[in-house]
Amino acid sequence: MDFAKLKAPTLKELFVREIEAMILSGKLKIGDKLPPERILAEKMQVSRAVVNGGIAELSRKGFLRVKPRSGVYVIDYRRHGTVESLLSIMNYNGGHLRRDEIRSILEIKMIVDKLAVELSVDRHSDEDIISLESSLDEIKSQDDSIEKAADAAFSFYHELAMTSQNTLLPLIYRSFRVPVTHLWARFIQKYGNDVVYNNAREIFMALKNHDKAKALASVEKAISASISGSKEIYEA
Amino acid sequence: MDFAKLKAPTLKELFVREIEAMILSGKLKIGDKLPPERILAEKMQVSRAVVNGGIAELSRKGFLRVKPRSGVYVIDYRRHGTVESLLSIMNYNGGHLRRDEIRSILEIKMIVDKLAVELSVDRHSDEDIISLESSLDEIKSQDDSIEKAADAAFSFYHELAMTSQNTLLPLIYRSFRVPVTHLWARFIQKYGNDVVYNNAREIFMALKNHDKAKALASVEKAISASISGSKEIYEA
DNA sequence: TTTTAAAATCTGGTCATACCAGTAGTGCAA
DNA sequence: TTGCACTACTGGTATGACCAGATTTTAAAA
Repeated sequence: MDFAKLKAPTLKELFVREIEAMILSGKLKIGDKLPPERILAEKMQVSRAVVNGGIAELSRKGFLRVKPRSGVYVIDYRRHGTVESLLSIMNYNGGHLRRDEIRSILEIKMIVDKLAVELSVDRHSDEDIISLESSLDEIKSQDDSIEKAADAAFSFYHELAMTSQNTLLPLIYRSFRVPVTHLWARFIQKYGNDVVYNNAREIFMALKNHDKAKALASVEKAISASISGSKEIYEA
Repeated sequence: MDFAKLKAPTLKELFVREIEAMILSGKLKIGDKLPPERILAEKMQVSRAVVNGGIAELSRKGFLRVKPRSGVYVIDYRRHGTVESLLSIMNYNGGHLRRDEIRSILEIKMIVDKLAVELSVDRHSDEDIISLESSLDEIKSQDDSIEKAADAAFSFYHELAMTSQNTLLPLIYRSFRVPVTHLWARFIQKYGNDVVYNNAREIFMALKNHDKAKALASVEKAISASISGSKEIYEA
């Protein structure tokens, strides 16, 4: 048996979640001014340090705007947020994504993987092939734990992005780690990790043989499988 | 005359920059353990609140890993960083990007814009066209300030991403705001904002006419212009 | 000597209080 | 109406302290 790792949330994390929930639920509206840190700390029964730190984090996430010596204001996260905001939204919905968010993720994954493959076919080195293959094997060997298999699948595609020699591709890909891994876990749970492994293997082989057309086709095939798979899973 | 907005950096910001520079320059290596917050605060002559807050931020940026009650460790930002790390790297280099980073950005922009156009052609509403057109006009009217023109160009493409109905596209696009705007400022400085405006206009018209092929071609054309433009600028 | 357990130490998370320096609103004077 | 002094407010920062888990050291047990 593999037990879940427990981790006690810190007060700052709790504070962040609380405010996030208030914003996402609409209790706090765009333009609203938050109470002063002192008052907030008093009402929520925490120290100002927690409030100050939490506000700083929410500011970096694109939910709040801090105007020193004036106040803290709620801003439009759909306009100022970064990819991380998605995680907050996901967590707010109890770890689940909406249909249109899944579609959005897969649309992005399609072009990201395609670009990765397209660039990698010409640029990858022998070492890249080796590390890719070991990532690939990792997917197959994780047939006991769904979570680990999903992580392994993510690692493979991440490694793929690394071999593209595009500095940003891995960074973007990593931004989606949580939701993508989450999707895959569902997928593997229903269909087993064989499907994921075979898709990855097909891409890998084409890449190794410098067959760009085949590699791109394989990516399309893999994502298409994810799309139809996600439909079945989430429409059930 | 337009004067620059002055903004005094906070101690936390200075601290973050300092540590970032040490990591990016290699003074702090991956796996290194930072001195305890207390010592760090003492040595750098700031309060522990500054150090604690700064470390929290660097942790979110993917530079550091905080293990409570153990210590703070330097981790591989190329492996754990998000898109924001790019900004840090850029700022570290005095606001300039390396050749391969520019190439990377443009490669990404190409697929992002293409996807935006591809999705938008079928999905955009009448309101979308109106707001896109006003963004477009904004580019043309900003012919006095380079910065504002670059911002306007960014807004246009951002608006374009919004009309795609893909939730994530604007978020990704926004992640690249600083570097992309920076690139454009250079570009406009050399060639004027007419080129940027005309490229955007071409995309807009094709989109309005639901001409997907033309729209995609226009995107390719615009990016190609950026690529050759960036070569001239940065090889000078 | 090796292993184990208890104690001391270290460390980030948090708290409480206080001061600083801009912000923003008020009212008076020019 | 304009300009300025006054003042309450607010986030940024400084200090100093305590908590609880992680780590290391020390001492006891085998």
